[in-house]
Amino acid sequence: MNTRHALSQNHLLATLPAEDRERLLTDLELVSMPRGQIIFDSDTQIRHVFFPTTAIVSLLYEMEDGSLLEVAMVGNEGIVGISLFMGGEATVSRAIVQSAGHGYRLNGRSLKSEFHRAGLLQRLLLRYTLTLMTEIAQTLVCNRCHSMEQQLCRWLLLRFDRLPANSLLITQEQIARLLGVRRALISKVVSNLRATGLIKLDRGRIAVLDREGLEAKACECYALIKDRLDLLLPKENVHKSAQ
Amino acid sequence: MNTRHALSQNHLLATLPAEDRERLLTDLELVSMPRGQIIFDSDTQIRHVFFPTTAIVSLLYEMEDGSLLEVAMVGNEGIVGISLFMGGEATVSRAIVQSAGHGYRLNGRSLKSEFHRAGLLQRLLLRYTLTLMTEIAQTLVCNRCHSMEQQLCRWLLLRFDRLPANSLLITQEQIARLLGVRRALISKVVSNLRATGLIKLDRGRIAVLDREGLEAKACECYALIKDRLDLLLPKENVHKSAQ
DNA sequence: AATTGTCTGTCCGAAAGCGTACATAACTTT
DNA sequence: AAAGTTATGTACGCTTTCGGACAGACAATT
Repeated sequence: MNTRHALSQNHLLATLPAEDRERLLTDLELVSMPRGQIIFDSDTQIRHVFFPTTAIVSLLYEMEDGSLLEVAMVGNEGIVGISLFMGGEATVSRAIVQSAGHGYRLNGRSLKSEFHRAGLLQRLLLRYTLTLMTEIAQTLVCNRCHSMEQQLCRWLLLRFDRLPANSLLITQEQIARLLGVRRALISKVVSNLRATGLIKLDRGRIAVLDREGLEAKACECYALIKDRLDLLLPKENVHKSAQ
Repeated sequence: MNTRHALSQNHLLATLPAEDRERLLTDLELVSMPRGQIIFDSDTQIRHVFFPTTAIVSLLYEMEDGSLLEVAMVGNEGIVGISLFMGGEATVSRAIVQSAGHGYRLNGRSLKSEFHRAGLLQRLLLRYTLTLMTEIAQTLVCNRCHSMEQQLCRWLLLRFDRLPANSLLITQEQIARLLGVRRALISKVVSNLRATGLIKLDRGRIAVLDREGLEAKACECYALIKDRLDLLLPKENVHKSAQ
């Protein structure tokens, strides 16, 4: 029962009709996802997929100098490991837990078999993949056209959207690494945001004070991505399946 | 017969086993794709997909100021209109023919019905989509880390890979617009490349003189994307189905 | 031959971000 | 309490790119 309730914390699982979820139930394991956990590495076979509930996972690309840049994040709106059903034997990207929490783990065989039933889960997974792609593409053009302040606001908002709390445990150094810029730049931008009263800083913790202010400073990319994510789920189903 | 031969110019169609291709044959129309043709616009229902043979199509995102930035290109290695089978009612992106040529048009219903047979075409399309996503993500991090010269070399090489000829009809102004930078910057970079003897310029036409030189100047992103595209196709099948 | 439009090369000051470095503050360990 | 570690703020000169502008070269038209 408890399990049943928690399943719905992941939007994809929540949207499944009861019968579909029933089939997966025995194979879905609630697991803790500690910060830094490597969900999958590049060029390795993926054995499980993860449906985060409270955890946030970064999808990262490695550069020639070894640094890891974030291309997208996955929280309770999605699934980690799409290449499993998209037919990539292995991925270029890595997935690492950025914000500790929980999620449901499902072995690859079960996912594939459910995927090939061609039911609602398949439709959901394909639509999610398309949404993820849109998010990456939007981030691409955002990088080109918008200031670091705008980009950071977008990034923060996307994080907070996926977090139960309104404070984020991360250092400026880590943000800089994920975004592929220098820490000094993040420090400057983040200090500005604090000075304007939009956020609060506290040694490795960032909290929102004025969400609307943040949205106003962010570029339109945030709204575009968010709209896309909201469109992903057929609204009627979310509640129906939540109980 | 002629048709049969031309079908194989698109790698996805070429890879299909004869029986699958047979089913689609009557619905596949060879069409001319003139430069500037809008394959699909944003927020509109997609009615057809296109398998380019000699044409190159840009996938574009519109910015708030109305400019259109390229997030990826599709040539004979792919298909234009993935959101049709990925379940997006409409896309954020637009698709416009950048390099005139030909391609095969397939109506959405046929594609969907073949997709839902869950045969090789479905596998191919899903893998292609994953590859496209990888290409976008790689471009994202490339934008962040690499110089304009490296990026332009990558871009040129990706274009030439998809072209039958080794010369490209495009002005520096148009390149700048696609990449989201000023024309003056493209002019500078491109002049350098010409001075080094890597390319030849001629008022709206760019030709490669030294491909290896270009590859050497490009960042590793080019090789990564290219490897990914090559991996897409099961090699054995390409020849088998070409005749 | 003259005119007009397009494509290209270049220049300027301004802005954003890099690379590096250093200092302070806070927390942790001893 | 002292020492070490981590997180942060900030400063300096440098490079890349922006934004805007201008002029020359070529092409098409008349």
